Amino acid sequence: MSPQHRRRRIPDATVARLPVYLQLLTERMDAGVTNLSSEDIAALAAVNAAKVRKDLSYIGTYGTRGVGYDVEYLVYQISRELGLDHEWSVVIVGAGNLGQALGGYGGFNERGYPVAGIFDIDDSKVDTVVGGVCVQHLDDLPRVVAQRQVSIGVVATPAAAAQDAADRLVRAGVTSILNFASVVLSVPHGVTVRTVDLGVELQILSYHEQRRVAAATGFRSMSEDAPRGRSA
Amino acid sequence: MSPQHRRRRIPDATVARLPVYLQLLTERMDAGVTNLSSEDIAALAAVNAAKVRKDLSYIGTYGTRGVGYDVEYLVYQISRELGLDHEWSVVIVGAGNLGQALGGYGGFNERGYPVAGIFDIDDSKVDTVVGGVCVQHLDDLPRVVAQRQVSIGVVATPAAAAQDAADRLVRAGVTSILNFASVVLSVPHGVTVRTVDLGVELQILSYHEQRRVAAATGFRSMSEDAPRGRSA
DNA sequence: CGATGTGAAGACTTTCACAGCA
DNA sequence: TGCTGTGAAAGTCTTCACATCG
Repeated sequence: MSPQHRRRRIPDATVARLPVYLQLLTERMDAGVTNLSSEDIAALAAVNAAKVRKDLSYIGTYGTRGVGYDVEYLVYQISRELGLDHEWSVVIVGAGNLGQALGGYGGFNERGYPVAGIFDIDDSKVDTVVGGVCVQHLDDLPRVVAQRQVSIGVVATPAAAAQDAADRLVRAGVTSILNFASVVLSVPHGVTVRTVDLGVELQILSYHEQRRVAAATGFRSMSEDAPRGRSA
Repeated sequence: MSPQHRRRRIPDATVARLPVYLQLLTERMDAGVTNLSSEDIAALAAVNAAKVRKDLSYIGTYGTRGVGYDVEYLVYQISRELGLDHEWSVVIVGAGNLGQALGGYGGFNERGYPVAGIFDIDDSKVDTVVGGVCVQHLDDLPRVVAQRQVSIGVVATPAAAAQDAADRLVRAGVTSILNFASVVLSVPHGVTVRTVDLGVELQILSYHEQRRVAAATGFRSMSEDAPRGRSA
């Protein structure tokens, strides 16, 4: 239980999977399961067991040979590694369709990311209430970020306004941005951006669909190229 | 302009970037730009120029040495490769918070993915109107999928209902699923799933934040491990 | 000359396979 | 005995560097 680890750098690919493991481990824990092997976890996550072991080995040696992993302890360790041992306030920029949905959604608070504020540049949106939070003017962003020690910002503006939103977030002191706009944000080195773009996801899917159609329509020439799904 | 290509398998990593290139090329095209070099594209996409060239080389040799790429032609070729030369109807399962936001959002139609139907298992939601589309009962899913030739389904249900939603989609004939629930969906081989999970994204960001804090609080021992953002 | 297209090198990720420990 | 933890092999992705061509 000592907070004395923080070892080697964890590979990006592993960091992206830890939340998935955490999710499913928590779910099994709540169902009363106390121990799981890497095989078990692998089956639940639809990945290879060796990958699970490698991933977990990056955060420490928390398994028991011949037995498996203690679910509760593993949940604790992964949580700590992901920085979930305390809350991270977030600010949302953009109170349109998406901003409202995100604010009203409740998923932020549930997961330990309280919404410190929702901001918009449009005065007609200011002072409306979204998800129990009052929309503030974008000019108030720096104050709130500083006062509430916010380090994560969510960009939920139209594409055209996203770069400005990001610039303001960075200037205010935010160092991680979750971007929902269809734009490649340019930010200084040291700021982390993750973009979630509905259009990109759909286009990746339609690429696969189109291949299936092409294959079915009779593009003989390639032997075994059935588009593999990412889950089994 | 001949539809006679469909060559070698394109790497997943490249497929994931093509939509980003397409987006920014379209944007420049609309701004009147007719030609761009791989350097230019790389700068706009915040990636390496060699990567842009490699990526584009997978879909064909559409550049001109000493000059660059004709933006309009490239837009056309990428679109074709992604299967955007025709529309792909989608169905949305789940008419709750998220389903409503997605349905009302308009992004689907705009991008060539018309919403063929929104479905929910809850009778109280059936017949309400979301984004101009009337919510139907989940039992009507197979009929609509068949009639409208839907191959892409969106899962916008609570986590607990997501696997059932996916099963129904697959049974109805859908072969690509965009999953917004925090669950690893299990689907048959041949079905593509992409999961977009707010919680996962936030946790990846807080991992990076937590490292920054750890570094600042004085975890000397590692030399150069400033968390690199994904954009410049 | 200048920018593409691409082999080859390098980096990262996944998987194998097995030593080693509970 | 059974499952973890991990070197080493295999596979994938990125980057370099340059021959090639408009």
